Amino acid sequence: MGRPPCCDNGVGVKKGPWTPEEDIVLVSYIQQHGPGNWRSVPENTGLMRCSKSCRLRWTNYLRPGIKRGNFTPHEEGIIIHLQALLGNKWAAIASYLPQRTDNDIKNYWNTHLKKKVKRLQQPAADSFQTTASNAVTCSPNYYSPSSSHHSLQGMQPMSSYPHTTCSGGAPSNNEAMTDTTTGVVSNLFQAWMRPSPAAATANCKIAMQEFQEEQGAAAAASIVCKEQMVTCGDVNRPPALEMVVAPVMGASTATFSLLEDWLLDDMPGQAMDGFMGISAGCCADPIMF
DNA sequence: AATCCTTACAACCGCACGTAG
DNA sequence: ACTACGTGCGGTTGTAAGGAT
Repeated sequence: MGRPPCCDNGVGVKKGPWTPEEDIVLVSYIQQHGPGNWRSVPENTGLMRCSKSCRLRWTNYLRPGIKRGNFTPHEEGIIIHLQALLGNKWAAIASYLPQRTDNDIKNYWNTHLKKKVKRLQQPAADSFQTTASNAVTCSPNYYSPSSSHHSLQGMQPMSSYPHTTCSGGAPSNNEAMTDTTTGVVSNLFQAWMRPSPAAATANCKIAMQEFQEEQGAAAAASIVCKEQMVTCGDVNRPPALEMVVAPVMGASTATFSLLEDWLLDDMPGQAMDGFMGISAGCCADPIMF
C-alpha cells in the first residue's frame, strides 16, 4: 500500500526523553481536547514531536491511573500465569492489570521475570510433566472464597480479550494458537479465577463446550477439566480445578506448579499471604489459592 | 578516582489492522 | 474494491544509574 513511514520523520522532529515542559503541554492539551486524533496534537501544541511519540508518552506515562514502581508478587504471579497462557500478548496481559501498561509489563518481563522463570525451569526441566503429545500440565489454583486475599477473584480484563485482535509483531512461541483457541484459553483462565470451585468448574465446562462447538470433540478432548479434592495438612480444601491444556498451548513448556513453587520460594510471608490467601508450607504440592 | 559492565526503563521503529472516504 | 489515515501492538534500541573491578 505504500504507506509512508511514520508521520513525521521530517526535519526538526525531536526524539529522546521528554522534558517536563513537554509533558505539561501534552497533558494540558489532552485535558482540553481528550486523547485521540494524535496527528493533530503536534500541530496544535507546537510540540516538536511525532504524533506517535505523543500517543506513546500519554498511554505509557502520563495517562491517569497508571501505577508506577515495583510490581507486587501478586502482579508478578498474574503476569507469569498469563504469559504462560497467552505468550507475549502484552496488551492482553495488560488488560488484566489495568494500572499497568503493556510496555511496563513487557519491560518487567524482559528484565526480571523471564530470567527468574528460566532459572527456575532449568534445574527442574527433567521433572516437567510433558506427555508424548507434548501436553503441559497446568495447575491453576483455587482461590479461597473465605479469604479476603484471593486477589484474582472477580478480576476481569478491561477489554473483552477473546475479541482482541493480536496483530503485528514477530511470532510468539504460541503463534500456532488460533484466535478461537486464544479465546478459549482466556475463558479458561477466567474460569479458574472464579471464587467458588463450583463456579470455576462450571465456567470451565462452558468454555470447553464453546470450544467443542467450534473445534470439534476431538480437539476439545485435548482440554481436560477435572475436580480434585486436596488435603493439605489438616485442612480439607475444596475441590480444585485442574486444567490440562495440551496441543492448545503448543510449544509452551511452562509448568504452572513449578512457577508457583518459585513464587512460594520467592515470597516472604506476608506477600505470600496476600497472593495465595494461605500460609506457605501448607502444601508441598501445587499451591492452593 | 576512573573505567567498564550490567540493569532498568523510556522511547523508538516497523508492521498490521480497522475504517472512512 | 481500493487507498490513505489513525491507531495498536510487539520487538528493539538508547541511555542513565548503579555496581563491580
